[in-house]
Amino acid sequence: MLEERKKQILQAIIDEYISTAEPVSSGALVNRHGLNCSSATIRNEMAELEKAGYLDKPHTSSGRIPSAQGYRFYVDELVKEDDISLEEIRYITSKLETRVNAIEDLTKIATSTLSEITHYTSVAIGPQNGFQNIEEVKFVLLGTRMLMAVILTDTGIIKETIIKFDEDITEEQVNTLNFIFNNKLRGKPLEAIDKPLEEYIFSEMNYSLAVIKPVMEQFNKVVNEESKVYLEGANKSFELPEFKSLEVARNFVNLLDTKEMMLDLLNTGFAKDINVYIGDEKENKKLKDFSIVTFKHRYQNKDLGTIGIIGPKRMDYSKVISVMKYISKKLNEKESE
Amino acid sequence: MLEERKKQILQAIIDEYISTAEPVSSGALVNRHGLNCSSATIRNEMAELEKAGYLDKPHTSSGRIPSAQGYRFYVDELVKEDDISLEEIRYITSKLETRVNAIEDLTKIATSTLSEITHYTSVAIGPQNGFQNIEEVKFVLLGTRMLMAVILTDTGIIKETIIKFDEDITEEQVNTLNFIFNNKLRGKPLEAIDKPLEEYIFSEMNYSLAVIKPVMEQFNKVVNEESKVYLEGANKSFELPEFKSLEVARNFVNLLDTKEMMLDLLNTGFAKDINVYIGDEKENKKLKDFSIVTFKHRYQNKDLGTIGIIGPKRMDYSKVISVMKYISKKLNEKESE
DNA sequence: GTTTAGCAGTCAAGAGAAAAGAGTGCTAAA
DNA sequence: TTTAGCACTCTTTTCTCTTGACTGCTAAAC
Repeated sequence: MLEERKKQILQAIIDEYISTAEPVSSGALVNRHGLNCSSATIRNEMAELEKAGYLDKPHTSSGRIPSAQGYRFYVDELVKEDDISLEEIRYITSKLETRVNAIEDLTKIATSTLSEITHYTSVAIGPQNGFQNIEEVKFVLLGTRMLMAVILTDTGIIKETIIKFDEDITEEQVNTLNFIFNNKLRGKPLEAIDKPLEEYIFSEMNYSLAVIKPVMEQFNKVVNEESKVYLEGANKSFELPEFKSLEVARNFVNLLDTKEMMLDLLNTGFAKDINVYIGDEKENKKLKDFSIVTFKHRYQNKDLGTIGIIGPKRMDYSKVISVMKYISKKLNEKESE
Repeated sequence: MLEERKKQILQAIIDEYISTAEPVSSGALVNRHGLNCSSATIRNEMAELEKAGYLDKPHTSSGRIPSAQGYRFYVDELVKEDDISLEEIRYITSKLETRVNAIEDLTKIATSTLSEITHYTSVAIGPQNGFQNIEEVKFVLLGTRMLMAVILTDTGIIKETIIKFDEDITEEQVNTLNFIFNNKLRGKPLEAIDKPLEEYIFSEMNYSLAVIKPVMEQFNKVVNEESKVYLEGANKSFELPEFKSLEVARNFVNLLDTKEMMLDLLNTGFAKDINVYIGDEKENKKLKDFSIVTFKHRYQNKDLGTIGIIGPKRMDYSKVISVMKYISKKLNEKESE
């Protein structure tokens, strides 16, 4: 465990580095943070903090920058979790009070608000299919050869899809579809459509394979479809000094542009309310210079997706975590509409 | 008008610059392009082409690069419109043969194929609402207090939206909504919902303002909603040498990240099949280093949106235009499903 | 009249060298 | 345990010099 003064100094160094992006010198620390000692004392402490692995030095005669371990300690022990102003609280509240019809719109609003307040790039994905149960299925005839299938789940997420046919569909067939699908699927998880069920439905409707086959195909497609990725404020990151490096900028664009990577980053590890991954803690080389902070959008204990920030390793963790905590709480409290 | 040899030289210079991204010298031209004269002759011609405004020189003793006017001449007069291989034709054909249910999926497939073949970043937007007519409107009850409204237009685009209510909705009310909306809106343009119509509907359903008001509100929202922007291969651009400049990279991300800008760029000027905007011809400073090439996704003379490429000013116009022509033709020919 | 060889002139880019500046680490004294 | 002081280190900036790639021009050749 670190002594109190070491903690103070480590905190001051990281705070300073977060705001300046420059290696922090002993002199600067004494000047700008009210530490009651001389720069020489700081230097001694810094040397010890470096030996213990909390700090790094780009070269012999430069100031210190936080190491991965330093950031980790900062996030776990030193972060302020109420670094949010009254004005920001008001802004967030007003944004989240917007009346939405589709639940995904609320995720989008939360994501863009998060980016606006933190000035970092934010991302979101919808809930994973595996955790949703089917509440109702409805088939609607559009024209004569087209059906829309609507699936309502217990999270409030509504999935719809179009199915086209080579022959006309009768109202009676639509009714049968509605009856069978609701009977068999209500209350089941979204991924419930397995082989036995498929065979049952086939046998029930065997009078018209031309109808049931496209339906099953499209249904399977919707159920297995991966979630959408929402992105907000990608350009904000390009104002950061670290983006002067071509490699950093390229890795960033690469990350954001690869959907599978984004899904992977946002979909793992939710031991805590707020999850922080510093640098390549996630075993992804492209993340070397970035950190990711995520939380689950929950409402009445139901999972409505994941919202996160992707920013530089030296991101303002206190601000990000405070704002996320607040947004998360507000989303969870939001009254049903 | 330019003499034949000047044209040849200009073409050679631009081709060379497109592939190397380096200023082109008189010597390089003689070596790599079979021109039957010495470098001194080329130098004389180059000097004249520069005087006429087709070429620029970064500094006194450097090779030449094309000017905006040079690119314009190249695109208008020198471009090869069949710069596409058999293999590419096969690949495009197989991609576009994918059976899709929602028409937007076809736009997405075309957009990603375009990016794959050209190795540039491609973008697409859906059709503007103003050009679509309503073919059918359908309200579907989901649960007891939620409706889904489905609007089918004559382009085959299907728009759906959720409407939530504070009180239960009866089947009878749904029927009335279906009857009134279809009666009044069938065949009308999507933007047909004006004040008189709104008042008519209100009076027809005045027995329950709590029902009709949310419906009208949401309907208006859908109809006035701006189109989605699809993006493919943003990271491909970051491999280009011009992206070593921070300013270029930043402008690019800024463009892509600003939806209004993208809509604006893709939504104007369709005098020709394929439209080319070189640099800031579109009066947008951020476009200074980029060119945009677009075409309308048309099917049976109906507008299904716009697809485009955004790349460096020195993009391979011949390839891009050839591939676009082919994709455009294939999309238009695609048989109805 | 057009083309070409030849050469002087220009400029960018790269390689050192030198100087300036920012910080550290260590020592010895407080 | 803290601090002043100073030597030392390493980056950054600035200059200068050199190299090399081109051009433009002139005068001769075709």
